[in-house]
Amino acid sequence: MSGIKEVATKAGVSIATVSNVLNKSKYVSPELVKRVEKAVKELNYKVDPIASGMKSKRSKTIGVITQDICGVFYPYIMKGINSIADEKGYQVIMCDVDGSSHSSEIALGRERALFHKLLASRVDGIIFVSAITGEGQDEYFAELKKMARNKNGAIPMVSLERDLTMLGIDSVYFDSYNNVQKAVEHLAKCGCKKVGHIAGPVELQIANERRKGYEDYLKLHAMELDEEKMIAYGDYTHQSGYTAMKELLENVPDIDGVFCGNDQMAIGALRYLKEKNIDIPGQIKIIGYDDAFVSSVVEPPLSTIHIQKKTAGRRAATVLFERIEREGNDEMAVGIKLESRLIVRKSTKEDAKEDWDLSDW
Amino acid sequence: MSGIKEVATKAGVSIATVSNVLNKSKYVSPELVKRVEKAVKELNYKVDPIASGMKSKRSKTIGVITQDICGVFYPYIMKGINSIADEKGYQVIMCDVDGSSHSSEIALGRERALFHKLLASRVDGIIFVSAITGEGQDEYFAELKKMARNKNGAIPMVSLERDLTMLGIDSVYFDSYNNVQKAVEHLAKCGCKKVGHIAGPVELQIANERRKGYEDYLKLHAMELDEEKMIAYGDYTHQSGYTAMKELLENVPDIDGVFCGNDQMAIGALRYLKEKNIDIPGQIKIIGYDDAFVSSVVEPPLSTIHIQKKTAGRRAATVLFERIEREGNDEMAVGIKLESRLIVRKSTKEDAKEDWDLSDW
DNA sequence: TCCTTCCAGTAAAACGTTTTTCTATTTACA
DNA sequence: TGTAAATAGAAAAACGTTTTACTGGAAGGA
Repeated sequence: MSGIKEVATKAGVSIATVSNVLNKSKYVSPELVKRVEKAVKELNYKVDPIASGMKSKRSKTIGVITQDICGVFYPYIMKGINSIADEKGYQVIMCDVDGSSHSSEIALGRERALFHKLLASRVDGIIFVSAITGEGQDEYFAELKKMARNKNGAIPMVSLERDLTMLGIDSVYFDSYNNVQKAVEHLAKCGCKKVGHIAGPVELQIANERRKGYEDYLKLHAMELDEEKMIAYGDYTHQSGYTAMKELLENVPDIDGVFCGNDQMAIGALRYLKEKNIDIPGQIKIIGYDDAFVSSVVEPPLSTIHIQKKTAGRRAATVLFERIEREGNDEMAVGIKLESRLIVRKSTKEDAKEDWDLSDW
Repeated sequence: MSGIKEVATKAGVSIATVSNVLNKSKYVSPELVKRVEKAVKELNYKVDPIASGMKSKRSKTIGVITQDICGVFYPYIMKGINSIADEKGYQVIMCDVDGSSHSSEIALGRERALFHKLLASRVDGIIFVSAITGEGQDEYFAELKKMARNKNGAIPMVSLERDLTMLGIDSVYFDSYNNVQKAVEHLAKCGCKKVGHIAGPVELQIANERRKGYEDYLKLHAMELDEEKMIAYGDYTHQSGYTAMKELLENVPDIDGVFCGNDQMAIGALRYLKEKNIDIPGQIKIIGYDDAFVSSVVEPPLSTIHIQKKTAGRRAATVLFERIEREGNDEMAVGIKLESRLIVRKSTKEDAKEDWDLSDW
């Protein structure tokens, strides 16, 4: 493996000149540039990123912390991040909290641990999805804030899926509130009078945001709302959607629309209704949230809100690299709120068009 | 940020001793060990992995090349790899060929490029899924073989999903042939007389393996086989499964069982049959392959072959670390063939039990 | 013309570790 | 007891770059 020294010798210049040519860090005469480039090519020289990082303090590596890489969201997000990182010549280190298989305290611990692991491994920036709520949240947030805004040596970071601009952290997230409005409004426009909701776990911030959006819409439009009976809770699995739908139907026999907190629960709900031989969308209309891959293949295909997953990853990476390149932590945190789109399929509209293959809008 | 020097000073020892304590690379008296550990803790010292890698030539990082991180397989595989890497204190750099959105020549180029990128970034080992066939394959394989078996400085690597032991490359893969036998045998045992097959693209090695397994079973058991009419080809999407099922049914109106090359196509096939009001499993039984998440939520739930995705990732990582730690490239390549399991759901058996939530067997 | 400024290019320092080499004891054995 | 071997620990070299400090010659101004 040939090093910069061999290149310098072969080109008949000093190693500093080779470095300057490679990094364009100083003017070098065209003549020498040519000689260096020739030598580099002939020796098939590649800079050793480790040695390079040693002095320059840049590892050309970013870290990404996901909650569960097997979830419907994260693979797309990773793909988006990856594509930008690739363009920029950065490596992506992935870390997974594996939140769904742990209690929330453990998840908090793991999330923090991963953060510190990435910091210790000298990544140039971090994109993370934080699911932390309740108990340890405030303390953890204070810690994050310090890391992001530390005067000497802040680590560039971007929060995904959650707005943390109040902590001074760049954030790329979804306009949940508005998206929910779209979903519920769609049901209303389809003629639903009694719209129920299958909500996610109360410990999850996004679940609460969505439930709030649902309640607000109903209130604002003077639609019937009984928080006891018309909202059932699940845990984002299809099994829980099944049970929740059962509960809703027992509480409100004449329910005619359900907004589900995610597609998986919606699919569970669909299954229950089909077992009961209830006509969808005739008698009850169902809409989900996320536009997971499954949603288009179930029967009937599920109406939902399409979240721009890949785009979110790309935007987050873009924002991160901007901050890395600026090397400044003095600017205000930027917040990017992504719009989403209503996808109408047969679970709400009998004559919905068939295919919505928007690969990410 | 304090370095090893500060620790040494604080503990009143040389930096060599600190290094020896940290890496357990030499005997150090308990007395000094204690002093060093105390200093490390007080200064909250963390070794700089970059500086460390500089001298030791180990980056404590492995690379993983997937074909499409958004596929049904790879997130689980990544999770498996990650869990082992975590235990071992390694970082995982992920690279995605994004094969499904490119032609196969471009994919070959991308796959090679990623390999070289990882090599250039000095990873300690590589786990990869190669989809390369046809044209450039031989040349590429020769290159891989050279990298894996280079006398001075081989890079430890493991092939996932594909047996490349003949190239001297450790491999973790699935016993496709046998798995297919299980699937077709199940149909036969359920009473199917005319079993068709929806195959994947002929360019894909795994698709051919599965088709061959299907043909062999039928031949061996003297069942009817008309390669023209009873095999239809798709491209692993559910849309293609839909079309292929249509084709099969037109060619062989009295078909009573179909083995599909993957679950997605099976789901497309299900959809077509339901549209035609054909009773499943009464009139036609369908079985897929992969046990993707979707398979359990469609109607009827799909019988399939459960592939141990997470386990595959874990095994691959384990094998890789063994080779990394042995630092030898002289041993024979190890091949690990993973067994799979038949999952019987309602698409083949009316009274199948409901839940098969084996989180990875 | 002389002195200063500028600049391309080089030599050398620096980065923070690990590893090798060396030294001063201690241990072992005759 | 004396010499050789073993060993804990320290000093210093090394890793392959980037960056800083320096050099010598050209350019520019007076």
